[in-house]
Amino acid sequence: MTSRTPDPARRSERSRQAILTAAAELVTELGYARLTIEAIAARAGVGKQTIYRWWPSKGAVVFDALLAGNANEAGSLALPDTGDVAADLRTLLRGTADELASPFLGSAGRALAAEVLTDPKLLDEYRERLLGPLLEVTRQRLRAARTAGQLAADADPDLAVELLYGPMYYRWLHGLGPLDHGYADRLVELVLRALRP
Amino acid sequence: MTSRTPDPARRSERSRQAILTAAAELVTELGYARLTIEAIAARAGVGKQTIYRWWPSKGAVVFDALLAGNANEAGSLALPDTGDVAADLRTLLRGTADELASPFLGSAGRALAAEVLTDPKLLDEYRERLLGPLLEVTRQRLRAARTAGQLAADADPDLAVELLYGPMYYRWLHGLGPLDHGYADRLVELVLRALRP
Amino acid sequence: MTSRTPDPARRSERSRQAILTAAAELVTELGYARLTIEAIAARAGVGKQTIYRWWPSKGAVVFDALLAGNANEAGSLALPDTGDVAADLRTLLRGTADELASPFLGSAGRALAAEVLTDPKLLDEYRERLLGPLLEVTRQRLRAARTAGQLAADADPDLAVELLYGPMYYRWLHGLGPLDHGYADRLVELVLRALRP
Amino acid sequence: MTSRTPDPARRSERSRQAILTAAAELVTELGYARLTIEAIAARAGVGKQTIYRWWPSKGAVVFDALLAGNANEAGSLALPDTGDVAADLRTLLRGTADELASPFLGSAGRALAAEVLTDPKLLDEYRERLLGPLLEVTRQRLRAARTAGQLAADADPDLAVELLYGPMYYRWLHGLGPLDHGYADRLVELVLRALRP
DNA sequence: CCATAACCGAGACGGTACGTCCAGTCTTCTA
DNA sequence: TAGAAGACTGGACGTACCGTCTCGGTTATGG
Repeated sequence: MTSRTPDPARRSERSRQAILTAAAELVTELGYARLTIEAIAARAGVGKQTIYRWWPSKGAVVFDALLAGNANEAGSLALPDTGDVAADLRTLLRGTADELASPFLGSAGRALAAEVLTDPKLLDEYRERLLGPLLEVTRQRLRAARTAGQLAADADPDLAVELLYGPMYYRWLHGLGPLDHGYADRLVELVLRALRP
Repeated sequence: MTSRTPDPARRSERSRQAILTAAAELVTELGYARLTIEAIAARAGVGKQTIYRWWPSKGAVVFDALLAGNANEAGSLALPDTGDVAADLRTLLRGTADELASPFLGSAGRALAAEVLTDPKLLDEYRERLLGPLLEVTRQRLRAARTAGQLAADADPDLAVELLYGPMYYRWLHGLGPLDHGYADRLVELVLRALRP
Repeated sequence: MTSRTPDPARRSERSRQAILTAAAELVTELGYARLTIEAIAARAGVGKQTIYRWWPSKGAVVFDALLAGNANEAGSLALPDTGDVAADLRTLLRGTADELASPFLGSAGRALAAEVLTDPKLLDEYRERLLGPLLEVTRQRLRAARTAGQLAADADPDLAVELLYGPMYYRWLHGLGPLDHGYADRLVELVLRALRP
Repeated sequence: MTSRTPDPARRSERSRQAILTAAAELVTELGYARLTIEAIAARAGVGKQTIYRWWPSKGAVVFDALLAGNANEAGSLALPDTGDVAADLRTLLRGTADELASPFLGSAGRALAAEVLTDPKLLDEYRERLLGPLLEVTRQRLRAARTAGQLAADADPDLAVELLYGPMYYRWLHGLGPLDHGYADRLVELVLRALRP
């Protein structure tokens, strides 16, 4: 018997685009939970099999759809480096807060976060394609600051990025309070106090 | 019109127990996603209506089932106060790390976390019955430390608890690294550095 | 506009044979209902289009496959004419009974009969290529007997052949009883009683 | 585990009726081959599962629908017995010819015949509920004629009924000629010639 | 101390979506 | 340029559960 896995070279780009577009539209219209593969296929004018052929799950489709909407995927995300690590981190966390507070990530993002937590494969992909690069550039910025003597010589970049993003994420997921610029600034101040020499 | 809300006085305790037990068993056997109300009813020897009568959703049943398994619910959770805030927080976070690292919370807990993120009602209940009390006693301990001069006078307890739990939660959810006692200790050290006068 | 009807001269004989062989094998392995065009194409090592190009339906392929297995198609089928019409008809009906009772025609034949009943085009083809010739040679034999004075002068050959084959077919299709030589003999006796002068 | 077979006492008569009605309508509108279970369910305003719960196949539904349309099922079918066996059989076969020639049985009937040939369970049911009773009353009439000395003492009722119905059925299925009263009369004449003392 | 109203187990019901299968068409690559 | 390979749209399949709705039966008061 020949292979059961499809040949990517013959893949229809038109269908791929239509599916991602339909998924993005529907997830904002209906929310993630009410989204169905059948609806995506219908909206995209595509047979269901074409979705099942190329994606393993609803979550994977939506994930790809959100990625396609962002250009974040590649190395395009660059952190500012003005030399003032406090200012740069404030800029970073203010942006993050704005994203999390936006109605879009507030709904679809939550649901997708939930999906990612549930499906190990999605989690892997998320770590590799989104979270990983983000954490890495953040670590780079912190290492630069350490080299510049702005942070303690023994500051652990792995721990530091968790200290930076974790509290905000915690607040966001649990709805513990507002995510505004003031919050971001106070968080940066505390974190730097922990990391400084 | 007849009453829409059932009479709790007539509720069958036997059925309630059977349902929670069945739910707890099945969520560990199948995982949260593959768990169904029908299966719970069948395993519990109970009509589906009896579940729908007393719980609004699958998530609510599982949530109650997990709560019933813990005794944490009431004020039973008391933080140590040896006078040494660093030691006490280490104890606290080491315990949290152990819980999160346990295989039980590692599977069902993740799924339930995901569910909680999705369902606002569940999130409310979670905040009120589990998260809230935990954060409150933690804040109390920090306030005591502040009063004792071990923390800065302007340390914000709300931010402080997020700084404490957020990074660990972040690491746990995203699978960024091991959750051991060493990690807990290093985290406490950093956080205290941020909060100290 | 390109041609709608393919050019038979360029037809691949190798493919045609492979398709008929695969169809014959699969119909005995799976039965007619579970047989699919895709399976035939796969087994024959042929593109689906090659089947659709040359046959209008699954039934037509199987029909051709069964014909290819028999040599009956041409005028090769000749009835015995020993001068004894009773003996000749017994020979004829005994053979028919044997064929119908054989496990092969008992399964595939039933299914193909069903298909033929459903599809007018197939029925036409069946009448023209199989049933028609068979009935015609039978009528010829009966006419010869009539000429020889063994049958009534006004015996209608069309009705006569139905009287001959109809009861056996009826019994076969409905599974009303065994199809053995004794049955064939008794049937011939009755029919001749009806047709004799 | 409890039984997987549903409880007929709880069956919804309203749904049963709606399904049979919808099936009867659709089979005449679309023909048997284009009929789908989904369409029946939709037309009947019924869940698909309700059909699958009570019938094993599309054929079984249509079969029941046709039966429900006829009152033939019970012993209601009584053959005439005027004492003149020839006249009675002419009446019988003329009626049969009319039925077979009617446009309704000419389309749905053919398809259902095909289905019955394919599905052994349907064939059993057909034999038991329709064909069997019909053949039995016919045999009874023939036995009465035999007792009255109108048929040969050794005439076999089983063979006789096949001789009577078989040829007409054969002509009908294969489209070999018209099914009119003249044909019925000539057939009866031949058959009686075969069966008379 | 029964009547009656509720909860209860059971499971059929109308629905929705699932993931699979195959029909028949279209496209691409190879011989 | 016919054919193999197989991806495509489309649609029905049969299954799984959803949440609602009877249906007896079994409590457990309240008139």
